[in-house]
Amino acid sequence: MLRAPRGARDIRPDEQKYWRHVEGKAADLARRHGFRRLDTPVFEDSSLFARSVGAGTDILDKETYSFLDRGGDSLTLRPEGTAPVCRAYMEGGMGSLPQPVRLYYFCPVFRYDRPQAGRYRQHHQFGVEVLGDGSPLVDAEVVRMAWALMADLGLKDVSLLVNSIGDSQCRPGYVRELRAYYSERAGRLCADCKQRLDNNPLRLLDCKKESCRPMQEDAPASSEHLCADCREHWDYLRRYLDVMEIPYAVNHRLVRGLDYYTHTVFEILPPEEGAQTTLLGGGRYDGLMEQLGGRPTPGVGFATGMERLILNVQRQGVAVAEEEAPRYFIAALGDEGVELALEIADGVRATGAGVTMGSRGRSLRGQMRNAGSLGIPQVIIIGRDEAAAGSVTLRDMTTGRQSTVPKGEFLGGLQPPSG
RNA sequence: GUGAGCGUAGCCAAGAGGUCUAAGGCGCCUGGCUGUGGCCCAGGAGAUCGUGGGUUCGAAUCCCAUCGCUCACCCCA
Repeated sequence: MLRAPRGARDIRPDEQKYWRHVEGKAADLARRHGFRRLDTPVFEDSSLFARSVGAGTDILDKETYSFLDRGGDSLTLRPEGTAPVCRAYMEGGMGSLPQPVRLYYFCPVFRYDRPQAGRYRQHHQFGVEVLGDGSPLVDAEVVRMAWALMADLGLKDVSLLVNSIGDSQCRPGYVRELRAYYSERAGRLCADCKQRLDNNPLRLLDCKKESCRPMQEDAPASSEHLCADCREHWDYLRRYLDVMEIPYAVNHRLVRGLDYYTHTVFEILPPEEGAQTTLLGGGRYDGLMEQLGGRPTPGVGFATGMERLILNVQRQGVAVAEEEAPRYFIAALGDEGVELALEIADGVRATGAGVTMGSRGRSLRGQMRNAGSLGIPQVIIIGRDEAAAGSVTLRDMTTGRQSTVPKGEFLGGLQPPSG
């Protein structure tokens, strides 16, 4: 039996309503904030991610799908959405558009992980990015969007964590202090954290090992070692969030897994405990564009996992709009009946209504059953009598009432397409 | 990448070495109603018991491997 590759899955008709719910709310949210959609390729030149995500991160070192194409170019299946957006911004000359440029995207992303519920090798992200404005006002706008998305989706009891990790001015000093703090306690660190002390000291702060936890409480906090600019940025952000009455918690252990973040980082968590729970993550990345070889351009954004949003929408029993069944089902009998059915179906579809054709050769009873189980409200019956007379029998499946009318009258009585 | 649990038709599942050419329910198809759905009744299709190997006279059932899913770790959306 052939199956989808490990960690990849089909999105079947029955679950499409959840996808439409999330996509619809997200796209509308973006529209209401003045964001425009950008689609980028599923694969990129491998060097794009090497320069953005950063060597030393798990995402780049052990989770990318990279391959040589037939021309010998090294390509990588997109493991995240921000770097491609920045690349497209530069390549598309968006730096000469009115600034800032507000963009959003829906895209599949690929990471070679060990799959679990809510964690896939191919998953889908919705993300937004604001490029070309370094002010804390846009940080606040992006955080607001993230928070509003949860409400729009109907998700309850999610929590918002916010932190500032400084910039190239103050971070080196902070990291030195953090390293010093942990070096004194190196003996008590777990094996992973001993590694982190060398390659990624910020990650020491979110180690989940019991033995490492006590040390995190007293570790120096980045938000208390900010330079003047960062301090001001951080203060403004919190002030704006307060004005908008967005309930956030400052968490000094919040750091993000990608190297390019500066200033603001934030995350939204669902109520349930568990491993792969992060619903949404984002932050500011003022150095990224330069790292990619472009002009210095500030940026801020977030990305959220569609599968995880949907998982939570389902767990919380949020009511989502049902997919609408076609309005009509045509049950035809005999060659003449089928031919008239084709004509009627054309006419009905031209008005914008949906029509499902019954199966040729199936008994009327079988076709009626079919219509009933598909939940179609109106059945157009075309048998020998109707075909001979050029008429149709219309049966309302909810009331059980039916009547026979000439086909011209039936088609003429349909509502014309709107819009 | 590490550790653990699970794996019987599209779905839910009975089954614990011979009575399994694998029960039952949902769903699907057909008929009872030669042109009328939903309820009821009858019949039918659909499973190499995840896959491969082994133990045994005999394996869905025991063992090993492998694949997949789930949980924890790791990582992150």
